[in-house]
Order: sequence, then C-alpha cells, then structure tokens
Amino acid sequence: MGQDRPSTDAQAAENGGSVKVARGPGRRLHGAIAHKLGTAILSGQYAPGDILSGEVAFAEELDVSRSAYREAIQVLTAKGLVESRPKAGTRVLPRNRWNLLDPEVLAWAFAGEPDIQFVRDLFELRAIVEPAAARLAAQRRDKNDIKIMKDALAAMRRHTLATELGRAADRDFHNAILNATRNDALQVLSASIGAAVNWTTQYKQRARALPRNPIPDHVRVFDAIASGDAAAAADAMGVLVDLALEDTASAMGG
Amino acid sequence: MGQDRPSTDAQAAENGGSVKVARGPGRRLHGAIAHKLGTAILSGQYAPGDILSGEVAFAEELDVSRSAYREAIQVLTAKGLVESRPKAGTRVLPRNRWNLLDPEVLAWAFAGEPDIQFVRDLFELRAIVEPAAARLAAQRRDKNDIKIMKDALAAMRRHTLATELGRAADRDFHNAILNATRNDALQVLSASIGAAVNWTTQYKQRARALPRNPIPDHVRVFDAIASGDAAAAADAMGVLVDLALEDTASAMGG
DNA sequence: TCCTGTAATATGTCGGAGTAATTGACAGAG
DNA sequence: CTCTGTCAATTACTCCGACATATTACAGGA
Repeated sequence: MGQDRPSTDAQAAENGGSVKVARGPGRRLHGAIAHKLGTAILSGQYAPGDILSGEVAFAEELDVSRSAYREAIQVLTAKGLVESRPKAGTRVLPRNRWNLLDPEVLAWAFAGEPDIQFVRDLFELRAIVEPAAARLAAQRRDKNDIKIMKDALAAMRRHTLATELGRAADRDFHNAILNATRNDALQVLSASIGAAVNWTTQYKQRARALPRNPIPDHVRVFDAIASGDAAAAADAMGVLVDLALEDTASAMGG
Repeated sequence: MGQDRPSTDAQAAENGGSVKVARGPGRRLHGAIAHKLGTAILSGQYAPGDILSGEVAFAEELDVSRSAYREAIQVLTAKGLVESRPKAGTRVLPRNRWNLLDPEVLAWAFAGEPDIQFVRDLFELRAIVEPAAARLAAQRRDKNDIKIMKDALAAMRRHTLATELGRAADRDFHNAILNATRNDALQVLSASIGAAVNWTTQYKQRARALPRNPIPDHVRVFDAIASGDAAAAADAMGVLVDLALEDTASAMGG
C-alpha cells in the first residue's frame, strides 16, 4: 500500500508543491512526519532560530491533517528540537538543547550524510564510556554473563562480520558487557552510542572489506572480563574503540 | 513539588472520578498530562508491561479531550516510555527502552522519591564522564573559557552555595568546563546528569548544612584546567565527584 | 489440531469550531 | 524622546464528532 490516491494531482498542476510524506508499513503518519522534519532539522535544512510555517499552512503543504502534524511536533518538542508558542510560532531550538543522545535523534542525524565533527564527538564519548563499562563488567559479571558473551563470541567466529548473523552476534557480545555492568543509565547510553557509531560501519563496509580480523581484540576483552581483571578489560576495550575509530576515520576522511 | 496526592481521591460523590490534571502557568495541558503520566510511570505506579486504559476512557477520566491526551502519549512514546498499537492499546515498555538520559525523564524520576539504585547509577556514570570532560577541557580551553570559569569561581566565593546566586555560579562553572571540551554530545550528556544529580542536593541541603567548603576543590580543578594539566584536571574532578557522592550517600542512606 | 477467513475493537486520521495566550503596536504620561 | 501601560491581532491550543485502518480474537472448516 504505497501511495494512497494520486487522484489529487489536479492540485499538483495548481501549486506543484504538495510534498506528501512517504509512510512505510507499520509506520504511523505522525511518525513519518516527525522523521521527515527531524531529518530536515538534523541535516541543517532548518537552522536553529528558524521559524516553521504556521500549523495550518504546513499541515496543508504536507497534505496531512493538523492533528497528525501537531502530534509530530510534540515528538520533536519532546526531543528538544523545536519549541512552540502562541503568536510566536514553532522555532528550531539551539543545538545545545537537542537531545543528541536520543536513539531516534541519532538515527535522524545518520539518515543523510552525518556531520564529521559530530561523529568525532560520538567516538570521543564512546572512548570514554566503553572502557569504563568494560571495567565495571569485569568487576560485576557472573557465570551467566560470561556464558552469553562466550556464545556470542563463538557465533562471531562462525559467521563473518560482513553477514547479518555476524553483526547480530557482535551486538549480543557488547550488550552482554553492558548488562554485566548492572547500571541502567550506562546501559542506555552505551547502547545508543554504539548503535549510532555502527551506522558508520555501513559506509565503511561499502568502501572496502574490513582490513582487520576483529576476533582477537574481542577475545582479549572477553578474557579480561571473564578473569575479573578490571584494568585489563578497560585497556582491551580502549584498543577496540581506537581501532574502530581508525578504520572509520580512514574510510571517511579518505 | 507537585502536591499529587496519591490518595485514592475519594470521589464517591457524583463527579464520577474526574481527576483533573493541574496545569501551572506556561504549562500546556498536554504537557501537564505527560508530566502526570510520566511521573506515574517513573515512580512505578505503572509497571512495564501494564496496559493503560483506552484513549476515550482515560481521556474522560482525566477530563481532557482525546486530542490532548493523545499528544501527551506521543511525548511519552518519543521518550520510549510507552508504545501504542491499534487494538492492543498503550503499554508501558520495559525499562531498558526508556530514554533515562532525557532531561524531562530525569526530572520525572526525581519528582518523587528517587530510586536509590538509579541515583547510584547516575553518580557512577558521572564519575566516569566528568573527569574525562575535565581532561578534555584542560587540553582545549582558551583564554575566554578560563575567564568565564574564573568569574564563576569568584561569584561562588562571594555568595555561599546555599543561595540561588551561589548555585547559579556553580552551574556556570561546570558549564564553562563543558563548553571547553568542544564536544556537543559530551556537553548534552553531562549537563543532564549534572542537573539530575543536583536535584539530590536539595534533599542533602534540607537534611543539614553543607559540612564542607567546596571552594578549595573547585580551585584545584580550575588551576589544573587553566594550566593545561590534563591528568591533574581529571584527578581533581574525580575528587569533586567523589565528595558529592559521599555527601549525598550520607544524607540519603543515613 | 491447524489453518483460514471474518468480525469486533481500539488506535489512527481527519476537518472544523472555539478558546487562550503571547506578541507587537499604539497611545499617553513622564 | 523615552518609557510604560493597554489593546488588538495572530497564533497555537483545546475540544468535538466522525470515519478509516490495523490488529487481535474467535469461529468455522479442512
């Protein structure tokens, strides 16, 4: 069920501007609108301080009802991207008000060409958080955590990282580490950053095959956590993050 | 904060159970609804997996229109607290889907009696992030950053930390450090955590006067950053966080 | 027992009407 | 000329009632 009714192209001849929002399956209309506006803001198409058209005008331009449009605006407001006030309209907030760590915002940021500087910031944050997470995991993991990590590692060995199974195993491995930290805040944060950073992996893969075998580095992290060596775990994870940074940088920077 | 009386709101009278949502000035109705439901979820009043009443029923119970109720639900959905599906209703998502680092979610978490374990998690994360931020600030600060920090420090000396001016100066000081990191992601994250952790300061203050003079510790951080000594900056900030943790723990745990 | 089609139900979407609040302009006082 | 208070216009906000759509649950048949 792609396009609803092209029957209204009569008005296309009239204004030629009604850009209907594409909505995939399982995706609500207001979600699609939020995605469209969110990516537009994150890509810089709307700059902080800009004022969006009035509700009625914008909703009509998108060919949606005001209800759907407003619900989308509430989503953007909840994520700190915009702010609406009577008489003043809806304006894009300054960048430091954005919830840049919100998973959906991160997805919007990586929907188009991601800002190099922002990717650098995320890697920097990851280099801070992930080793600390590994340290905590080494201190708090139990038998069950170790088993899950071992299984994931085995799956990574079987399937290469180029396959979906392999990437799933990689995610499982890192998630197991996060679970072992017993820290919900750290867990949520690290999962978001990890997912976002892995978006860049797609570009990297597209450029060329992975030049390095990632298994040994993962094994080093696993051994340190399993043996309860906190310092070694933080160290090994730091190496892992650094390598990912190098690969991504060389793939993006040229 | 809110005088939300968890009492059973004995509405045995004829008003049929309309528990009107209180909405302060500058606070939209849907925002008030989101706040009410958000705090209810964060406080455990609704557990993950629970299904909220139908839109029509719930909206009528709150004595608001379905539109306003729906916009509030969109806000909660955007923050990962709930998920709505046709015929299935709106259910509370598992805790690991919540955007715990969203400023508004943090505010909701601290609206009532905050969960001890969660506070512990936040302090742990802060102990990871803040020293790293101080390290980066020491490496990247410029003349202007140093001037702002120095001014804030002077203001902290003039006004005690018990006054609003003093706390504002403290915030300025820490914000100056974050700005000096030149890392947007780190900035947003640290600002959220810092604000949330400072909520606990209110309880701490209420319990007893601050037992320690915080100025010398702040000076140590400032000197290290100003002189560009990254390791010393991280160290001094670590001390600062540890001291805050001790104070809060003794005030909360006894 | 399993599968398939059908019906019920709650969310999703729509359009319009009326309310409330903020801003910007204007007039008057200092 | 500047400042302050009031007023009006504009805009988002809220409410309402109806219809569309998707998903679940149940009943019927293989």
